[in-house]
Amino acid sequence: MNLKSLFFLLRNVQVRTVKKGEILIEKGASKKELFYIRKGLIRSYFVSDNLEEITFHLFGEARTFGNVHAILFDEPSKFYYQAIERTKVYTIDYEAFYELATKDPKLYELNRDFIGKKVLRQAFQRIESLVLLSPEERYLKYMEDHPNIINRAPDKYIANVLGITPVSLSRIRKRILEKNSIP
Amino acid sequence: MNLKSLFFLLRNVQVRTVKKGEILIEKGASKKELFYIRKGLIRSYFVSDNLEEITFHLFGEARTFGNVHAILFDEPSKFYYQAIERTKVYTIDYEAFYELATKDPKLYELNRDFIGKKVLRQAFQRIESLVLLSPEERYLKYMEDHPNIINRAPDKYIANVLGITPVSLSRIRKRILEKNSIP
DNA sequence: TCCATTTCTTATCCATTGTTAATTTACTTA
DNA sequence: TAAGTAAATTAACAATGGATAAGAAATGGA
Repeated sequence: MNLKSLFFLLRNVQVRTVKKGEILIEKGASKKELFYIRKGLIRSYFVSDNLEEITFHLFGEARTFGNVHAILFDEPSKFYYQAIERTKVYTIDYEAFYELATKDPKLYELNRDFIGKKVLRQAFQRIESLVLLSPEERYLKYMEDHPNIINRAPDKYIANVLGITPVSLSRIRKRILEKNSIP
Repeated sequence: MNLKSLFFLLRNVQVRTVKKGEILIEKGASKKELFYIRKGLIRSYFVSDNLEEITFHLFGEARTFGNVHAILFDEPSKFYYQAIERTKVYTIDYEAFYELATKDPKLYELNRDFIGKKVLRQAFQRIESLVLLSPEERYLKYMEDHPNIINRAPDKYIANVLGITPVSLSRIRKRILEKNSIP
């Protein structure tokens, strides 16, 4: 990345700190922004037909995210994005970033990679695990893949991500503990 | 689309007919091609750790598909793509298509739309249904969304797509029939 | 610090799934 | 067409998940 790009970024990147519980992106929002989590935890969720909040994804430190529906689909957000801890993010307007990306090959790659690829790859993996693994296996895998999220995010959110009920998740944890404690 | 593009397409599009059971794209393949199904049925599948074939997706008439891993991720295919009926496809080299797409705004949109967007949107919907719906509900939804595939693809493939076992799918069908036949 | 709210755990009951295996049905192809 | 293979159904059993409710634990705010 050249100096010019660097300055451009510095001019356009903002730091934002959000309180626990605060909503970063509302449902219906169409503003295109990229976020990078410096510290904290974010969940995206949607509201189901029977008015339940279903957590779709949890983002921890060093993860990048954005209003997927706006950025990738050009439509209002289906999700809310909410801080579930006091969270510090770096944020940049997506258009500004995109403009820069078209000029700087390195960033262009990053843009292409982030947009679409990364998200899609994750989605594929998630489908695979939902199709192949049992709830218990999914939980174990999630623990392995996201050790920094387990024990910070409420179980009910994690249960949603795994596609099971919180009650069931609680039982699964107990089962695992019992298995491991038998000497 | 202008005449020039049209000719370009005509020059580059090929028609191919594959027999039932034949593999269109092998695992590990990195050739980038787009396929449009004129007639027939294609399944993509991967081989799990315990050497089972898991059907990932079923494509019917008028659907477009390609070697996702190659085209979107620039890596060898994780999937096989196999015809499960005698199938006639139109096919075009992706690079050729992409080249054309950069010149023709209409096609460029189509390209952007197909690549990534469409696939990602489907992936999201699938995750949502795996997380929100019961196996029975998923089956009913799949029947609704893909009436042209049910009753043509073997149940064991459909079971994979729904994330259940073939045995369970068979029971679900029976349950549904019983429910509907009680007057 | 204490109260109120939220989250987690536990229990019970019922429905459903996975597994395995046997049987029937459908389909290939020689 | 007939035999052989593949797929689908059914059964039986154990294991697991969902729903609901009640109690325990944790959390947050005044």
